[in-house]
Amino acid sequence: MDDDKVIPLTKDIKTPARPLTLKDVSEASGVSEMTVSRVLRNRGDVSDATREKVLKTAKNLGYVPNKIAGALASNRVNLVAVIIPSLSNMVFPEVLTGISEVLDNSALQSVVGVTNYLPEKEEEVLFEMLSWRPSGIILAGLEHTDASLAMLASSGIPVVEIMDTDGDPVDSVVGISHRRAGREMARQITRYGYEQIGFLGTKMPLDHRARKRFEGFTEALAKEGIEVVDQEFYDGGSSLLKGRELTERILDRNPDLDFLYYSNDMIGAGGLLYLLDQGIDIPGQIGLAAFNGTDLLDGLPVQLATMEAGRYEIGRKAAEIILARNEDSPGETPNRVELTPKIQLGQTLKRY
Amino acid sequence: MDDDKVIPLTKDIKTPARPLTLKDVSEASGVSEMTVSRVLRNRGDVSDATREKVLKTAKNLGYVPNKIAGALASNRVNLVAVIIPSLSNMVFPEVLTGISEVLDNSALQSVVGVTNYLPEKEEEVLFEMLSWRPSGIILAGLEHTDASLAMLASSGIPVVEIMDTDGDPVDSVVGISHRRAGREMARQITRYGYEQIGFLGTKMPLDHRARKRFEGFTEALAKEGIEVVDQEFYDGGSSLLKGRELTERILDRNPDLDFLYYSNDMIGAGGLLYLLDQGIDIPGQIGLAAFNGTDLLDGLPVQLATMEAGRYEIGRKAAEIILARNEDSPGETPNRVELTPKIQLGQTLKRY
DNA sequence: CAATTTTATGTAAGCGGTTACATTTGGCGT
DNA sequence: ACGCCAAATGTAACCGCTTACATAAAATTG
Repeated sequence: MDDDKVIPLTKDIKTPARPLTLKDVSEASGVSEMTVSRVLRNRGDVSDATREKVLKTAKNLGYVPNKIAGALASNRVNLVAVIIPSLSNMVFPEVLTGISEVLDNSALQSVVGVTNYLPEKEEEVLFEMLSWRPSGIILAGLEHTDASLAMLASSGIPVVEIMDTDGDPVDSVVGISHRRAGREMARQITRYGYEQIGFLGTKMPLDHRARKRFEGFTEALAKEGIEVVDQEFYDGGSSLLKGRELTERILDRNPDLDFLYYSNDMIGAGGLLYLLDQGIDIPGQIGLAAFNGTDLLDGLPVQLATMEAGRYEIGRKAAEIILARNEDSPGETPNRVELTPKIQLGQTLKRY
Repeated sequence: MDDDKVIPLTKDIKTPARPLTLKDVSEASGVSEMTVSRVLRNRGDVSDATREKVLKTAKNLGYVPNKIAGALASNRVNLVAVIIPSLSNMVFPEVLTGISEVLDNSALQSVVGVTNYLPEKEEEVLFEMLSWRPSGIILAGLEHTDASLAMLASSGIPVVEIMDTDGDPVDSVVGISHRRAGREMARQITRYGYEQIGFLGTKMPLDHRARKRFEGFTEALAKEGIEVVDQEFYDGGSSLLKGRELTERILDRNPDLDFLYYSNDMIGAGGLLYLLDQGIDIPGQIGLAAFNGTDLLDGLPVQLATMEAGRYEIGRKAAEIILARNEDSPGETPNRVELTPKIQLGQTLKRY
């Protein structure tokens, strides 16, 4: 029954019943497995002659190393686990892009897990990821289940929590202060004399960063003796349409609102388009602001005020920390990188 | 020098120098490693008493199984490699979402690789992925390097090529015919009497699907004796702003154009907003159509004609095939699933 | 209640690489 | 030409888990 170990050396193997191993390459090239291993990893001294010979036969055979085995033996896994709440919100793909760019010039590679904003799902995904013993973990937010926190703390793996710096990281953190972003925007709004302010955003028990922005926002308004008049929440993904609907609804209830603060650009843009359709004077009658600084806004008829969250940079910095921690002689790495969100006043806030 | 094997059983282990193994759990719970393994995998007969005991100690210790070792021993990896060109184009995150949804109810998990539309990069990513011996591979497009094709063919792993059905798959394919989508749109355009047609899209040597749509488009126009008057190409990501710029440019050159066909919704929407700003009558003076059916379009002031590419469904179907192929007794699975793109005429095409 | 089956648990080998060390070969100074 | 060190290659153990099989204990049967 036992398939014998003879492997045809011709190139026209159609479906090798058994994937090739180091041994196959070793036998086919007449050197030991160790030497093949050295060649394939570019480690240790190998003569040019054998190196080439081995490389050639490996290529001819179509050998693909088994990283599973390699990782087990070497106790090294070139994977970085990235755990984010969603792929539908363009913010996260952008962060991923930043991460990939940095890792692309290294031996590390990112693996993405999505939590749908659910802490329990995050816990699951994290457990799954940890069981692959990655070289680093990047995950969104500072809020995690106790079990997740315990796993992170005891994993012995470099952890970077991203997006949000309002709180204490398990290990290190890269992001912006959303509280501060909210306060900042509130300051601009009061500065221009708006007083009847409405807020539109996601249901916030799920979205801690939106919540923190809101908190900072109301807090800074309160200092000026202003309160948010009304608010509109939604769940599910953000879309222009949703922005339109929310805006219509809040204005139906409160026609006197003179400012609308949106928790992200997509619904903000929807609101903007709605108001333009209605022929409402922006910012004369109603001022608008949102959050993120996506390039979606660049194409709108009117430049929406927003706050650039630097998500691309966040990804880069996070990846750089993981990389640094994986160096042979890891120097000191920052355990807190707080970027400064840049406000873009656009044309929907300033009044003259 | 040798660290002894005693593991403190208290919960307050801060940083276990060495990650826990099956053996640690085995010793702490007084049963063999095998029994622990059985409990943790829910396989084989284990008495309720020992099961609970093992689960409790595993939890107390904070044991996280090592999938690397498990995968090597069992020759099973619960990972599905997904290889896509980009994360910036919302199409792909949507496909990913479809895939994740299906896999979420299974033991399989997706791992994403990004190629930036570069065949060589795809080859690299594929090699990397294959070296983890995944249970399936889902990758975008039918065009790959010879080396990639060879790897796919000889991997012995289920492969699903997605998005595009115009060509022959290595193994199986799920998608739409972009040629047909282009033809279909051309038919609608000629039907409403447009004659001076411009095309705006990505540089197409990279983007085969855009190219195929364009080919189908011109081919169907040709049948009516119509030629595309002018075209505008760009590279880099799509954005509203880019759509505006391209539109302005093509109309500067050809003020007489009466129809613009965009290769995706984002630039189409940008074009639409630009034309509205210019006070141009749509579709009276110029008709518009794009491609994808993203919900971005739902919030625009005017409903842009487009073609729903069913990318979400593509993800689901692809994942289902991989799942089916990984069943214990894999039945027949389709090796070609061609979805029908649904045209959405909107308000920018039909003229009365 | 001995014989047999079923359930529960344990033992040994090995998955495909890499680490650590041993051995062989070759280069070079004197 | 001898000895010595570096370069080139090989050997053996083991990474942490699972497969396959063996054994022990409990349940079933006539």
